[in-house]
Amino acid sequence: MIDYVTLLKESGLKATFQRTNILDVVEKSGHMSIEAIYDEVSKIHPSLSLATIYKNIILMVEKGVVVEVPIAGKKPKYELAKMNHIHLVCTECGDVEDKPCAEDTDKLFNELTDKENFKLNMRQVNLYGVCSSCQEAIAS
Amino acid sequence: MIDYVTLLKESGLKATFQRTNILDVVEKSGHMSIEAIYDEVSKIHPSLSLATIYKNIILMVEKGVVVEVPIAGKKPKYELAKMNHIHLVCTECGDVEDKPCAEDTDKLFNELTDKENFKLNMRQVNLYGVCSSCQEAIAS
DNA sequence: ATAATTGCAAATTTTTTGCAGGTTC
DNA sequence: GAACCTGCAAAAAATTTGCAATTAT
Repeated sequence: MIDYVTLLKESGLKATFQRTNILDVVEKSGHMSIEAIYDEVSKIHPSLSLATIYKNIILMVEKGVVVEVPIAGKKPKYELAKMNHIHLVCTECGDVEDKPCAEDTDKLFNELTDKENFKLNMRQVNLYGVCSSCQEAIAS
Repeated sequence: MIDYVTLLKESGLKATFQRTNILDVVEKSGHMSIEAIYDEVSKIHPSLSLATIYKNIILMVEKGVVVEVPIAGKKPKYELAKMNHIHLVCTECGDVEDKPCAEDTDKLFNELTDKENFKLNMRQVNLYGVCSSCQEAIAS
């Protein structure tokens, strides 16, 4: 398990029970909406306030600990900051899966933005479709 | 100018003044938020209701006439349905610019999803950074 | 003529804020 | 002990809904 206490402190945030637990459930699930985080952390900490989730997600996104993953037609989800990757978004079950980003793609993006004189800071790739298990479920 | 009346009718929607004007301003600007569309169309049609924008955007997204462009940390914007392309999102001024999507990138995405047995329907690539004019503005 | 669409107002949902009490460092 | 953080409740913002009047086909 990642050391969230250290991660938070290095980011200039106090390591509260709420924060380490948010990071923990997000890490386990991969990608979660605000509501889902609230529901999950509430199980361990029933007095949790939704406002606390909002405040902390906003803070942790600012500090770069967490990244917002915007999704067409849905509420955004949040993930831990990690290496460049691609999101496979299933439009049936709503699940998001990470795939490593091919180096070639990265290079193309860099070339493109260099040519435009655009200072590239972050890339987000969402591929929308139907995951294999939902395809099976639909077929049957 | 594109024939929005035909486009709407082919999509099974009545060609109202509100709808053709929404499509018109979105096409001109490229990418607009709900509020921006409302502000812009209101200039030509002051009695316009915000609820009408919501209802129509939802409908036109369903019909595939318009596409939602989700953007990290912002409200989503909307664009006319068009060929695969990449979004350069300026985090300073909020502007979104389209760039043609390299065929190579497309091929990589297809290979990746084929391997996963993921039925790919739509791709969205957002590259976040600072556009050249904002870089200049910051430098000076 | 019919069915769809609009605009309004109200309802609902989502997000933000202020602040008193509690926690971390 | 000081600064930061939480949870609550209230406020604000964003979105959705129901419905009577209007409009497109």
